[in-house]
Amino acid sequence: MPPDLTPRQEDFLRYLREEIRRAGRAPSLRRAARDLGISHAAVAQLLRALEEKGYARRQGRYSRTVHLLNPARRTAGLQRWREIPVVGRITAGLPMYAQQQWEGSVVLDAELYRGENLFALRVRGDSMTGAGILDGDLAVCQPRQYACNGEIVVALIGGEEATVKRFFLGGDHIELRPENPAYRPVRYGFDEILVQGRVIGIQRGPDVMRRLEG
Amino acid sequence: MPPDLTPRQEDFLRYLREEIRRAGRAPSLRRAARDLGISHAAVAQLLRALEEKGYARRQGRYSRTVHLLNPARRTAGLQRWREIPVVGRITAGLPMYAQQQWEGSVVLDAELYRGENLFALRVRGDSMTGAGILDGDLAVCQPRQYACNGEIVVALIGGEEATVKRFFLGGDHIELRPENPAYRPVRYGFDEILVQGRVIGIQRGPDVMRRLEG
DNA sequence: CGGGAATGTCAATACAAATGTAAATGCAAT
DNA sequence: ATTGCATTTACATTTGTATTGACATTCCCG
Repeated sequence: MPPDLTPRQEDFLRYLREEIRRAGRAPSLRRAARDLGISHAAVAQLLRALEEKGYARRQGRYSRTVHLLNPARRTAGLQRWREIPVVGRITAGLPMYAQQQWEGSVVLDAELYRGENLFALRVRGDSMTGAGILDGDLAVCQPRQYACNGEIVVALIGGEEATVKRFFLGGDHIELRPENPAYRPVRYGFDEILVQGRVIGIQRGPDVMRRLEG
Repeated sequence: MPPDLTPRQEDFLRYLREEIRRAGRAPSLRRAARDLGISHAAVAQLLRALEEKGYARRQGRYSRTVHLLNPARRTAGLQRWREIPVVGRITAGLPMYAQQQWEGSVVLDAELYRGENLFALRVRGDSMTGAGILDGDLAVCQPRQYACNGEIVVALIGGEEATVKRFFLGGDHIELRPENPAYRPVRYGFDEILVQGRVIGIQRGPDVMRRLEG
């Protein structure tokens, strides 16, 4: 994605969209200037910014027609793939994207995994084998600070290393349930658990498969 | 390669690469500082260290653009991703790549999956849940006409639909072993089984994960 | 067609916020 | 002691956004 818009530019883009939809074409610089309470030259600058960032296009030098490029079009042919970071440890500090430990990145099928800001986590231990999640698997996660009953989440227990478990909310506690008879569910107080994300996919590479054959 | 970098600097370099690839350009010092949980001046020092050691270059004195120069980049010229076909049915006719049934394709991380002519197969049934392979998973396969004991393979049983099982060779038979106590191993004559490939990876998407949450 | 009104462009300028630089300093490990 | 890595603080530069005014182009109506 091209460099993102500043808040101001986003406002302006929103305004432009609205006007074009309403009137069929873009307003003049001075008209827009009146609407927005700024000067016409400022509008011209904003418009140029949008143009440089690929959100709009104009014809000739003095043309008064503006085309907005829709975001899907902007990427010129949807990417078939995407890359997300593999975080090693997720320290307790929020927000999520602070203090991350970069372990690298992994490429995913973009049509399979939607959503913003996905990240991946290397699964340690065999507490979730019952749900088909093995030691060494890569868990693809969608960042979230809450969870619903039964969802498989990655959570921080008291600021420790992150773990993957099934989530259940009780009246006065949170229960994290492993998916392996060798382990037992554990209950925690609300202040002991920090949900970091929901597991929406699993990637198992040749290394893990090879170990299975051991 | 010459790791004349300290571990810290290597971390930072890795972080830089990820960010540049993700956002198209280097983050600001203070943004990086937030991400890494250190002060902006510390980032500037790290950056200067990388510059002095020849891993990065910047333009002017106050420029915000950073170029990474070290060719040690794993993915320098190489594609970071690859696309392989998802075959629906594998017909008995050999060679493998004739007469396939195209169900689409899937994108994989090229650094994770090596090898030529990989293909993927949608797993049906729950006979392999014990090995962490669930109904609906995508099995990434390496084409092979043979197999070793204990390997998880995709095989054709008497020209029927392909199945995924663990492979064992007996003196006078082939045993295909499910990984689920509800099923039993089955023995076949040599002429009843056609090994089509070895499973080297698993892809589980949001759809399957969602079903897990019931 | 011609001319005025509306519109787009450019240049100089201002200011705040974000960003990069530098200096002084502390601490731990070699 | 030196080096790597961190801090804090002060300062310089760039960028985004705004201004104003002069000028060029286009549109439209008489």
